[in-house]
Amino acid sequence: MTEKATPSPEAIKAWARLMRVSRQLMESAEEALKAAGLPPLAWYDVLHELAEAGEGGLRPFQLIERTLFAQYNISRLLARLEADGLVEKLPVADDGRGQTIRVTASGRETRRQMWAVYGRSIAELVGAKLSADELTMVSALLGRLRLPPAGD
Amino acid sequence: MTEKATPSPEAIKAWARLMRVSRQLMESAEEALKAAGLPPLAWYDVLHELAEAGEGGLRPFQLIERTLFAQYNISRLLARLEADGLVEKLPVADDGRGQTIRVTASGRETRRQMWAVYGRSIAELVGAKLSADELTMVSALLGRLRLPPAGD
DNA sequence: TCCATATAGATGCAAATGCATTAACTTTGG
DNA sequence: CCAAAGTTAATGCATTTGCATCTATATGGA
Repeated sequence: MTEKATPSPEAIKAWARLMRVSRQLMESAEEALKAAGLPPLAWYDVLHELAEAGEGGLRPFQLIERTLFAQYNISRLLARLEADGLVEKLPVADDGRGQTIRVTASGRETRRQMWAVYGRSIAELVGAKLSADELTMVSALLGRLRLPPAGD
Repeated sequence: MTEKATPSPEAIKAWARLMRVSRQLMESAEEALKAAGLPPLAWYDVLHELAEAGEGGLRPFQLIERTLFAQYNISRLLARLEADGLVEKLPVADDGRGQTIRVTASGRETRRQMWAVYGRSIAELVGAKLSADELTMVSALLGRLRLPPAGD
């Protein structure tokens, strides 16, 4: 009953801003990486998760949970990363279907190089535009827009 | 000199939230459209701009400015829209290169149907989560992150 | 134990995207 | 008036995405 079919003007505006700004910023960061001859952002996301996971690595399905990429997307992304020597696939003992993905030294190095560029983009695109308090407020507000884990 | 190479933790968090939430919400809205048997969001953006432009229509390059799509992207999207009878391409009198794109009655109807679903998504995904004041605050903060028109 | 069902990950094929280039004009400057 | 440069839009080709399906293994009952 509290469901509204038509959004308020404030909601429409916030939505439009969110979509437009996030796209602009993403493209801007992507551009900076490309200009530096580095791989796209998607690679960073995966390398980042794997780096955080450490020696134990992660199963592909865990990467899917963490990154929100589609299953086939991860599957192929990992194939590319492996072909580039940035990750390695290890068989997993107690589950013959699966594999464990671990970042290689080369993968860590690539991530480091990407962060030098990506981090600068973040600093310039958001860090330089809003105060720490404002950034915290943005995070808090956006946090309330997150979707519940799964509507299944 | 005021350039920071490394972003603050607040900036990183805000960035991460922005990217993740915008992607989630976008996908959610996209999903709702697909479930209703309607075309993707990109089509809505174009139909919306054209509907606002009225009888005069818009030139493709104007659509590019307004929607931020790449040139080749618009070119092909318009081809698809035309094939579906949602827009029509008219030669433009004073410039033999160009064309004017005008939305058809069918295009307006499709946009209307899409808005029924899309608007509901916006209402549920953001309108129901934050107050009007909070939404206004989000818009204002995000507004400060917009990129200057063109760094060319 | 054996079968039905579920889960992990890969893949064939169609559609969409990105990139570079091209074709068809317009505009500008001499 | 003409040549050079700029603009508008389309397109060939490679890469990526999306969808559905498929293979292989695991699990949970009868």
